Amino acid sequence: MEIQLQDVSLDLEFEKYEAKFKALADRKRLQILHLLTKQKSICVCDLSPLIDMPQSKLSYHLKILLDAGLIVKETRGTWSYYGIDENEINGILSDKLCCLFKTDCC
Amino acid sequence: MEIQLQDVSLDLEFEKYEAKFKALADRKRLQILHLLTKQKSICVCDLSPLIDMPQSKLSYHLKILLDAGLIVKETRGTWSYYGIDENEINGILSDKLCCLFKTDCC
DNA sequence: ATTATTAATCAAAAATAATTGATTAATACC
DNA sequence: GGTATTAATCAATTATTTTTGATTAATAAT
Repeated sequence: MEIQLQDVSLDLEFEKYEAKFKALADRKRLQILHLLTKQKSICVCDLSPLIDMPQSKLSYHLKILLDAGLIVKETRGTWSYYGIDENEINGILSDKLCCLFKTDCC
Repeated sequence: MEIQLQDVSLDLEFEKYEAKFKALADRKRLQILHLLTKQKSICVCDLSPLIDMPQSKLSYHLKILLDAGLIVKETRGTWSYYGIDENEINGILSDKLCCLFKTDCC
């Protein structure tokens, strides 16, 4: 009984991290994260030319990162500004990935 | 020129981590990793019933983890024994994931 | 020797995810 | 008010991954 309950909550953990790793499992999204580490926040219209990606595609990938809780969004007027969720990233990634995907490194 | 070269090597980094995160982006594979943390090594035939997965499917998932460099394999006779690649896992995952996917925790 | 077990691989089908271009709704600008 | 810009969403297509059951090659056990 105890074991069963523990298994269920473990499964929920695996499900949770599956979603987060899935969001990280794309070179374009990793590039987006890397760019976001370099500024506090940036809007879609400025990010789009930076990574050479059409707006609809970029919005799609940003939504995946947002739904996974890896980035945060703030809307001001028609603009949406995105930035890294530092706590979340630090809770998942090794310090050795500092320069690539974390803020205040390098 | 410098910037261009740097961009190319960054792209290679993203590509590398894409593969690793892709391997982690599956709840079954996370479950496999978790089980592997609990013993030094285990063969496919013993792992299969533990996670209730047919052999061919398990081999498929183990190959993905192996190709990503997250686990290691040692063949003895007809048996293949798999175990966690600690260095690799430590280089990617936060210490906060210790109890789930790392050895010698909890 | 013969039979059984182990584990990798294969090919086909099913399920998921990514891309594309268009549309929409909201806000900004003149 | 009218036009332009911003970014999310949609539907259709394309691409990728996963599942399944069967086959194969190697070794083990009798």
